[in-house]
Amino acid sequence: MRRYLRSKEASIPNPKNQPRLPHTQNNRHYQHMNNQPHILDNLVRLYAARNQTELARHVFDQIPNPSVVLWNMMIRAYAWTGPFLQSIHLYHRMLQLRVTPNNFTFPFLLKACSALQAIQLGRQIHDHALTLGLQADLYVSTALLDMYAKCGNFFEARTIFDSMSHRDIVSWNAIISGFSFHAFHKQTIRLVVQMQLAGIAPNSSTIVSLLPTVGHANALCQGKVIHAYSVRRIFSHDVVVATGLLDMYAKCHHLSYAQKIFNALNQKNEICWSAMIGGYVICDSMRDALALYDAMVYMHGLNPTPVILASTLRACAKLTDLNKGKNLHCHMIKSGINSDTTVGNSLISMYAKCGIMDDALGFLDEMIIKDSVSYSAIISGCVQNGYAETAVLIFRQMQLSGTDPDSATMIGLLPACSHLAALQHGICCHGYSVVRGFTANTSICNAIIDMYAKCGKIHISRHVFDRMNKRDIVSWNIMIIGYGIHGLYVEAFSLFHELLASGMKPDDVTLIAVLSTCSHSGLVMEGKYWFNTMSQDLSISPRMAHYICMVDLLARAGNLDEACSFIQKMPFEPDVRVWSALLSACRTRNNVEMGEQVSKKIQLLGPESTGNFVLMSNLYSSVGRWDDAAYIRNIQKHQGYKKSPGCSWIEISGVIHGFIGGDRSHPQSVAINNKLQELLVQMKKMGYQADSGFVFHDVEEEEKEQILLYHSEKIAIAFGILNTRPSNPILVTKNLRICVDCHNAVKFMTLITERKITVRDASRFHHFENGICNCRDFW
DNA sequence: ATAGGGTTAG
Repeated sequence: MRRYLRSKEASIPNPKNQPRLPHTQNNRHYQHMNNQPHILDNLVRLYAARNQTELARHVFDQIPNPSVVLWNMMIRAYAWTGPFLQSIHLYHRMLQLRVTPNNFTFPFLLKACSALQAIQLGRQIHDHALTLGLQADLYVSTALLDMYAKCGNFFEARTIFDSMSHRDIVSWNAIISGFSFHAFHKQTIRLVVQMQLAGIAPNSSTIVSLLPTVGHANALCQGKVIHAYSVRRIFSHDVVVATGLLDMYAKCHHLSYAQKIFNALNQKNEICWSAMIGGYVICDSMRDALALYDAMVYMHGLNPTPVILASTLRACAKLTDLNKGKNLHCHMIKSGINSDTTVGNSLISMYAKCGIMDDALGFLDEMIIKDSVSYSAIISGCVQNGYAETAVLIFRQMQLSGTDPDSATMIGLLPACSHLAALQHGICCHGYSVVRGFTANTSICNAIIDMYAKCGKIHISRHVFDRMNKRDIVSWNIMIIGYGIHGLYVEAFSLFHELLASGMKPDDVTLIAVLSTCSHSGLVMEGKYWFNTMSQDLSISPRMAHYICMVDLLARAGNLDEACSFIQKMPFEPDVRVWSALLSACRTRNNVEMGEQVSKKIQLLGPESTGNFVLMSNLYSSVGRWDDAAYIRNIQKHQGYKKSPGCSWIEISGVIHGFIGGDRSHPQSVAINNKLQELLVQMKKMGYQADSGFVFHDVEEEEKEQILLYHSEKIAIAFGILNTRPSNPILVTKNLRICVDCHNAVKFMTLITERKITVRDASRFHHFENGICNCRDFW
């Protein structure tokens, strides 16, 4: 596009020969040198040519009755450097002053329209050109078709193109770059072929506008053909063509070619550097990206541009290299680039990926211009770091600020709903996505499916899954995982077999989904079968995560010794998570000896998590070794591990009510207490006995009962009973795993209240009905 | 010619 304007610039008639408008009489100073171009005219020309648009404008404003040529010059300057809207303002002022635009004015105006993606305005300008009888002008019609194509109206662009009596290479390039701009790969290639059939050979502009689509479509072979053509036509030495080729190879993941082109370039400009650094990022070579950045800054003494900073920050984010990221932040501040929205967005994402949400949020506050990307970055950052509630709050801020959420915002927000089991919010996101047409996007549907599954509405998940137009492996994985966490192993396996039959290749996550389904449902045989055959039959080699699933499966099913020998036979060193899976089963099975051994292993490996201390101390309590339990809790305190409080929440008509253990802060606290005591009496009548294993001290039976009665999930359920209709099911979500006592108590509660009660804990759904949980006590 | 945010599991 820019090249095509450049060629036209050369053909602009010399202003000296242009007819001049008569000057106003009242400016003697200007009139004085009437015969020659005035010094002010020359100044405007000089500044405009140097892209010093504001200076040019300053001078221009002092000229009383500028000629069309000068108007054109100013309009072109803005259309080139922006602010684009200024071109349009000047055009309107020109009309007010009854200066008639000529055939050179329109291409510049239309270029501004393309940049602004303002098709309505483009149409008005089109009409104006028609009334001036310029429809046959080659430049004007080329500019018109270019504008329509860039704004996405290919029909109009095509109509103009077809109606042209004469087409030069610029017209061809215009329509080609329009299609290429919108990533219509096949149509673009077809046009290039037609162009050649029409006897016009593609020039370097054609190549340059062609290459981005080729890269985008990963069409390496075509790219090579174009490369060869560029060599034959000796375009390939051109920096612009070479950069395009470099970028194309990088997008096709052909790094070595990209590097060769980069190294062979004699004069590298900043765009080459950014293309190469960006190329490394595309190809997942983050270390190389950072090394090249350092070479550029510290060896070649170049200043990073916003584009380069954005790419390099992305590399830091992927590596979670906080030091380098902070270093870049310093660069931004020093070079005054910290008000650039794009760079700022990358910076937010970098801090979020490194887990420093405070800095990410702080920077968001400082940002002068926040766009949907800024909000999306922060929202997904919050969710990734476990602050789903903050994510929802930020989303409210985003709405108040008038920034329209886009599909990426939804992809960030939907997991927040999943995490919170906030069904009402989730439904809103779903509805909004449908209205905005996002549901054509596979990732959006995937996030929606996951949201319904995690909010307890697994049948709606399946409904969405069945109706989406294109499923990828993630869609299948999410659906299988969904069935798995609901304990619906029959559905999970039937879907898995459907997947195998469909010809789509399962990936490593699919197998994690299958294995964890097995462990949730106690399917030891099936789990072993898929674990043993996955590497041969599906050519997926098991990772640590798969081993964790297997240990979990064996140990939960009670085969503690087998789990132990399985760990010993692992081809790599087991990490803390493997041992934790075993420890947790030791606790469930009250196996103190093995628990102690495992606990020692964990202490050697470190760093540990609080959960393991709690497991071990509970294990001691369950067999009455209160002193040992207390000793473990002391170590935990000394080493600075805080027990994260058990927390449960429930959504009632779109509002989330959260409770921690022993919580008496809710406004309805008195009613909740009464309800709990009432339930306790009824439960005991039916044979309920408090499970002492989870109470740390050797206390009286009654006291135990009362401590256990105020576990957060019980409070949330009581609150749910009080605030929903008697026949309604209840869904409560808990941040940790449900404890044995609550699991037992909820069974009684379903009998007393004749309701379905669902508890989603950290690992799965427990659907309680008629005194039974569908997990069959595997968890 | 180059650039920002994004779905699953462990």
